[in-house]
Amino acid sequence: MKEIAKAYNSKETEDRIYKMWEESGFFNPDVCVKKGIAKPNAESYSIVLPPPNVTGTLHMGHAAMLAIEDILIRAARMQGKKTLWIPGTDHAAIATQAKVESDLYKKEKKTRRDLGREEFLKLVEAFAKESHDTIIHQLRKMGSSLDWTREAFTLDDKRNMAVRTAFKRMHDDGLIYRGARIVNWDPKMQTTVSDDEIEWIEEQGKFYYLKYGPFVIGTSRPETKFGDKYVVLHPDDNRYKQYKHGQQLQVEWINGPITATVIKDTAVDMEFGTGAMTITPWHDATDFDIAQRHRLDKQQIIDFQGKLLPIAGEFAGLHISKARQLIVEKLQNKGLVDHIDEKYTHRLATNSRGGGIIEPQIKEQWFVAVNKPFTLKESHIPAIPSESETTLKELIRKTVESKQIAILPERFEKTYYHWIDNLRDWCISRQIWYGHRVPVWYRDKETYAGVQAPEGEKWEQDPDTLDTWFSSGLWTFSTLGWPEQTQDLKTYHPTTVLETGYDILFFWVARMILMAGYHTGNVPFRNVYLHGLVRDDQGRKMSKSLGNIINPLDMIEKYGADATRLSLIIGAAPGNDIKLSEDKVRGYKYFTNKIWNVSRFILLNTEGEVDLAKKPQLTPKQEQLLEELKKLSQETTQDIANFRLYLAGEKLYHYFWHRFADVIIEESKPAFRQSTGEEKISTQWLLLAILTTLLKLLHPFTPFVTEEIYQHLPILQRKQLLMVEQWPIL
RNA sequence: GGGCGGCUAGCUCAGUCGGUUAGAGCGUCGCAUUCACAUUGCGAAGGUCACAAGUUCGAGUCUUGUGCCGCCCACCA
Repeated sequence: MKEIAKAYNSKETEDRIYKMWEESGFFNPDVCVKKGIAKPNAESYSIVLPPPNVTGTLHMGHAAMLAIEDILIRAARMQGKKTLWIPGTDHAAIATQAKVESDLYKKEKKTRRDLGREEFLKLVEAFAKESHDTIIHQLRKMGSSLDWTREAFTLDDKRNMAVRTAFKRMHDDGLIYRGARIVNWDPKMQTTVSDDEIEWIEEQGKFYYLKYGPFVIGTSRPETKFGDKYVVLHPDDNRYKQYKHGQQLQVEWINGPITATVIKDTAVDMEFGTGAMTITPWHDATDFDIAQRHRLDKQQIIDFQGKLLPIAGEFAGLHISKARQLIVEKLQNKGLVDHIDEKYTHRLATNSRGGGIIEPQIKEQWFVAVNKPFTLKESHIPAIPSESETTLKELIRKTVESKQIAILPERFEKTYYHWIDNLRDWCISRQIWYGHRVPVWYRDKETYAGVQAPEGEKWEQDPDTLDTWFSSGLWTFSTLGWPEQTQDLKTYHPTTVLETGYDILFFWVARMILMAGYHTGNVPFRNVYLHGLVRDDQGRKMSKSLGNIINPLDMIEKYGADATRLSLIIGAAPGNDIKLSEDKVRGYKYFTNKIWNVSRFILLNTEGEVDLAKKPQLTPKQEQLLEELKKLSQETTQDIANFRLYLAGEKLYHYFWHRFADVIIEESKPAFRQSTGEEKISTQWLLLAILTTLLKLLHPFTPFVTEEIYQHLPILQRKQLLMVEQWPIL
């Protein structure tokens, strides 16, 4: 027999085992069918990997995601299902561009405009390529049994075809339109961002009460007030009942007298401030809505660089960050400041993708209409029959309401509905360079939207690119070949599970439901498994500034991938944040070593090759142990099927260590010492039978150590790889 | 302002949608041990399940209220 090391050495083992798996081809379900691992008509089981952003390296959250998905995939594969897990990466348009721009500025003090679109894109692509390679390396290190032959990128040619096709179809249905609406403008990155990409920051500031004719109006932003010629009051506010809607009056304002118009609208909160406000429709979403309702004039005050326009008179050209104090001084000199509330907390909108402070602007952009009726031609969603009229908003709501998709944990369904209720039209165009170019061409007054550029001269393509979530929304089916009706699409879509962090429920999960609903008339997945954030042992977010980041590769290096996986599974119920410490990972390393040494003990006490199919005469006690194992096996199967991985993992851990090792093995020792024929043979058989079953059950959780041991098992039934062994059916 | 979640052993969390003396891991304490593993074994201490009321034969589990802690959303300018 081959010499077996005293302790499990993950470093020596893991890369070798992964290579073996990869070379076997069994990550690819087509190979599994060809080699008889899965029957051609077997049930399919598919997961599309949430594509990591090519902005850097993988963190512990990714590691948790990979551990969960790989467990589901490996169990399904061993259960004989046609099992597919598709790898891929996300170009992450704005995040990647922001990273490269920032590096470029740090290194060479240059901006993207200094390089020009083409040169800059080359730089981004080089960065993305490097980042991609790092990520792929990390995916392998975790033991992920991904089908590399089907790898995709959200910005590759096939996905670009899917994006342009999707855009055109929605455009032709009137669900994508171009309109001048108020958008979130980031003056720093010079682009719009969607509502969901905004991060609100609390800021201590002042609140100014200004005299506006007979009114006192409140504002936190005096620098936007130049063009304010409407004063808005609540129709039920008795304090102002002598003023009628539409009434005009002359008021003295920042740069001289203006004509003010009274507007009555219920959007005003009577309790707040003085109950009177002036509006700036060009630079505030609420004000914009009021202006739309009453068809009021809108005037731009701040340019796209964040500087005041000529309307500001003497302040024109001044950056808004410097203007406020000067304007307040002027108002004070003119006696227009009633009083100032010195302590006021207001919320500042910032671009969460590494950009600056958002300045709302009215701009022509492309939008997805979420409330516009359309006819869903072919539907597999019972709540919305084929040929019936619906809206995207209704589509994504009813899909979940009618239980076509199960969200785990269930409570996130409420969060999901709440988000839908607040959903506005989705701004999908961005003024950045890295991403899918909007597939629309212009010539004079003509506009052409299509999959390919139009025939003829002088057509200019829209310079904007699409929100990264537009292409991610198509991910479950674009990775399977859509818009072509491929065999993969028929076999693996809808996918079985979508597993991701709860923090991107809106960004991504909801948009996939929207896109799949519209384009395929079906759900993108049957189940949503939401994992929590991985935090440090004190429950803090891991961040560079806190210096508390645990790097998955470091953990794998020190304790092995199996231990790292277990530490992210056990004690981590879906939807709950995971507190992780190095001690926890170390604890599970001890467990992998325990598996190793139990196996080593059994191997050292077994002679020759045992035929597990030939069950010797067992004592009643031994039969009882087999019953116990059967129960564990059934529970594990059930727990995995119901996504209770934390329970399955814990039960297996407990059984293996404290039942199998501490009790069953210990009690078997006399049998080996006395070496009387029959008892020894039955004990040998029993221990090997239990071990073989446990290795199979544990394999999805700790694939490396179990595979390595399996390769040494002296049993007749051993096929090539544990990875494709049959799941215990007892 | 609206919504969601958490509060169970010193720490981290389970408790599979009501059922016998409430569990695990880590930690603590004591004992053992060159026999697969010190990355070990055996044993012990430790909880009025946040609080209050209710439903029930029976509540950590269901209902209502309260208190902290956390998260998400929102058009108080």
